[in-house]
Amino acid sequence: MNVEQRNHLLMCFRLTYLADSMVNWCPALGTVLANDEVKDGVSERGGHPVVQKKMRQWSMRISAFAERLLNGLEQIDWPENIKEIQRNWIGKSSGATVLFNIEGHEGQIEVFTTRPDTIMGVAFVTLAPEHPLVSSITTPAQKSVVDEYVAQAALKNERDRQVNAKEMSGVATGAFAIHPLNGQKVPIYIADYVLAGYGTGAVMAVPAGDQRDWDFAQQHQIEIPLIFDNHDASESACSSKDVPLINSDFLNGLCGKTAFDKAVEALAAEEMGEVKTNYRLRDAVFSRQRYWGEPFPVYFENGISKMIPTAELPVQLPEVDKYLPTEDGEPPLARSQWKYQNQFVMEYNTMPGWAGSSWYFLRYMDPHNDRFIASPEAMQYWGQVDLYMGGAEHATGHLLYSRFWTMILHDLGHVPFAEPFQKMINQGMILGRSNFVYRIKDSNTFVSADLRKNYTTQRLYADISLVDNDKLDTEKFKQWLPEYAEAEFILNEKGEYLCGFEIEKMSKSKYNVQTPDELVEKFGADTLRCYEMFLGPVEQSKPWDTKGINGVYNFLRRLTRLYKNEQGESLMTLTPADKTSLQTLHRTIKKVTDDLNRYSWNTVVSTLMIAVNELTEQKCHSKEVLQDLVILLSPYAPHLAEELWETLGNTTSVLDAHWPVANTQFLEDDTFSYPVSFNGKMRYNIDLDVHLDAKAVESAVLTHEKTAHYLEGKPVKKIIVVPKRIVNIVF
RNA sequence: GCCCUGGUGGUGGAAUCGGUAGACACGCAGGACUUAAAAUCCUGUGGCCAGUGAUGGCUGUGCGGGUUCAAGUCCCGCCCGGGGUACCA
Repeated sequence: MNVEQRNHLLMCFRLTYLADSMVNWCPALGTVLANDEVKDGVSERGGHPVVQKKMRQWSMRISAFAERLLNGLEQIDWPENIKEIQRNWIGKSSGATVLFNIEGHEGQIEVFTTRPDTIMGVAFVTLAPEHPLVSSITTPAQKSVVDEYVAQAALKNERDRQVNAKEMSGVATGAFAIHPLNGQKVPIYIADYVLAGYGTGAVMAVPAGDQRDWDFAQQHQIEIPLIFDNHDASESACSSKDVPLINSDFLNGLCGKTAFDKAVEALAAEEMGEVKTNYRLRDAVFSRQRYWGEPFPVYFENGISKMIPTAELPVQLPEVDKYLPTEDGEPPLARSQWKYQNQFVMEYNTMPGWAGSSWYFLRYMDPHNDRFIASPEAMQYWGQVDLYMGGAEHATGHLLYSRFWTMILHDLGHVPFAEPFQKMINQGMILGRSNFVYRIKDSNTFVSADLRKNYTTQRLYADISLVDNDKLDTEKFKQWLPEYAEAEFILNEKGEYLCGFEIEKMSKSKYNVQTPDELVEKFGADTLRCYEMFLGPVEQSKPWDTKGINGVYNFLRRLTRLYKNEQGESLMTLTPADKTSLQTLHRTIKKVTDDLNRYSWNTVVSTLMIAVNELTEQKCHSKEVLQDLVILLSPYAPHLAEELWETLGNTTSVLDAHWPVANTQFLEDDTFSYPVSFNGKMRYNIDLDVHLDAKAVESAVLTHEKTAHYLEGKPVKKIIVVPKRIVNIVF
C-alpha cells in the first residue's frame, strides 16, 4: 500500500477521522452542526433551516462506543429519564442483515431487519432515495420518474418528510431483487419512508408484519403474502411477535426467537445474512466553520493530515482580518493563510463547543499543570464528579460526549475512571405566577375574578407588581397602561378586585417576571437562598410564588433574636443548656445531616424552623446550643451565619467550623406515645416506656380504660405490636 | 403511538423501610399590644355531621379493583398533567 492508501485505511479506524459524509449544514449559521444540535430540521440555536450536504469533515467515532455508553448507564446514579433519553438516542436494535441479489445486475442490496423470521413474507424491497444503487439499477422506462422523485426528496428536509408521513410516497425502479431463500423475484421501490442514515438505507418490506410496509403496499396495490396464522392482513399488519408463521416453508408453525434463529441460520448457510446489532447513534461531526474554537493541531502534507509534534503544542489561533467565512465559503481561519513551517496548510476548521465541555471538570483538579490535563495524583484524589447538578437539555449532547471522552481517556490510561459523573440531579425550572384581569366584552369595565362567570369576559395579563395576594391595586392599574386609564371595576362583596392566576414560564410578555434583585434588596440574599430551598424538592419545577417568602424572612429574624436583642446586644449565655434544648439541638443535627445527605434541601429548612420555634419557646440562649445551630444554618444563610458566628465570639470563619455530630443520648425520649388502632383505625394514644417489650405493651394496651369501649364487647382476635411504632387490635 | 415522570387541604409542600395523613410555611379567621398603622405575639384552620362545651362520629392522598392486622406508599386496570422521542425497518 502506498502512503495515501494506508492513510485512507487508517481513517476507517481512527477515533477522530476525516471523511466525506452527509452533514447537517446550516447556511444561516455558516457551519455544520452535530445531530444533537438539530431539532425538528432546524438549528437548536436560532431555529435556522438545516440541509443535508456532503462535506469533508472531522468526525469522532462515538458509534464505536455505543454498547459501552449503553452499559455504563447501569453504573451511574442518574435520573431515570436522562438515562432513558440516552438509551433512545443510542438506539440499540437487534436483528440481522440480509443480502438480496439483483436481477441482471452485479450488485447486492443489504438490508437490516429486526424480523428475519418474516423473511418468507417479503413482498418488495425498498431503498432510500439517496441509496447508492438507485441510479444503476433503475430501468430506462422508470428513469424519469425515479430521477424526479430523488430530486424532490433531496429538496425536503427531515421535517417536510414527516409532514406527509401518512402518504407513503414512492416509485418503482423497474428492477427486481431475488429472494435469498426461495429465489422469487420481488420489485424494488424507492421511498422516503426509508432513511438513508439508518441501518443500511434499505429494507425488506413485509407488509403482513410491519405497518409502514403494509401502508405502502396498500397505497401501491402490492399483493400481501400472508405469513401469520389466523391473520388476514386486510385491516392492518400483524403487530404481535408471538403468532405462528404459515406459508413460510421451513419456518411454518414457529414463532419468536426460535423462528428468528432458524431463519438467520438458513441465511447464514447461503452466506446471504447474519445476526447484526444496529445502533441509531451516529458518529459526531467534530469540526466547525468558526473562528472561536480550539484549533486542530493538524496540518496537511500532500493532502494527508499530520499531527503537530507534541513538543510544539499548544497551537494558537492565528490573527484574521474578519471573523467571517471567506468569499468562497472557506472557514474564517482560511483568511490567515495559516501554514505550518511556512509550507504546509493548516486545518482551517475549529473544534465544536463540546470539545471543551467534555473534559473541563478534569482540568479543575489540577488547573496549573502545564504538562498534562491533570496529574495522576490529583485525579486519584478527586476522582469522579460526585454530584452533577444540571439540566436535562444536555442529555444527548454534552452529557453523552463527556462520558465518551472520559471512556477514551480511561482507555488510554490517563484517567482512573470511565464514567465522569457519578450522581446527577436535574434541578426543576422556576416558573412564574401570572395574574389576570377580566374585561367585560366590548367595554372598559373589569370584573373581579370571583364574579366573572356572570359575564362574557376577555382575560388579560396584569403586571404582578400591581397585585398583592391576587388583589389588584386598581389605581395603579389605571396608571399602568394608557388604555386602562379610564378603566372601571366591578368589585366583589369585600370591595376587592380579585385577579385570576396561572403558573407558567416567566416571560416579559406575561408581565410575570420577578427578578431576584428586588427580593435581595427587600429581604437580603440569605432569605432568597433559604426560600428557594424551602419551595420544594430541587428536582421539581415550581412556581415562583413570593407570598411565602415572608415566612422564611420571619424565620431568619426569629433565629437572630435567639442571638441578639433588638439593640444588637448579644443574648448568649455560657450556662449549660438544659436537657430539652439539647434534645432539640441533637435531633436537629441528625435530621439536617440526614436530609442533606439525601438532597432533601427543602425539609432542612423546615427542620431548622422547628428548632428555632422550640428554642424560642424554651428561651434558650446557651452558647453550646447556638454555636452548633449556626453551623447547621451556614450552607443556607451564609452571611447571617457568619455574622452570628462572630457574635458568639469566634474569630475564625464559620465555614471552617466542624460539622456537628448528633449525640445519640439526646435522640430518644424515655417514653413513646403509641397510637392504638382498632381494625386499622387509630383511636387513641398511650404513653409507654420505650424499653417495654411487645408483651408488656400488649398488656398495657389491653388494660387501658378506652380499649373495652372500642372493642364493643367483642373478643380480641389478634393484636399486633410494632415496638416504637404502632399497636393494632383486630377484633 | 412509545418511553420517562408526576397527581396529597384554599396555596407551596411533609410523611425517608407498609405503621398516627396533612410536618413546616403561606393564606384566611379571631384575639392581645397600639390613638392608629406597621412590627410582634397568642388561638383556630382538610371536608361533612352531632354537641352549649371539653369532645365524639363519619369521610378523606386523581378514579376503579386487589394484597395486608395496617396502603399516600405494594400489585392490576383506567383517567389527567408535565417532559422526552419517533416513518429506526
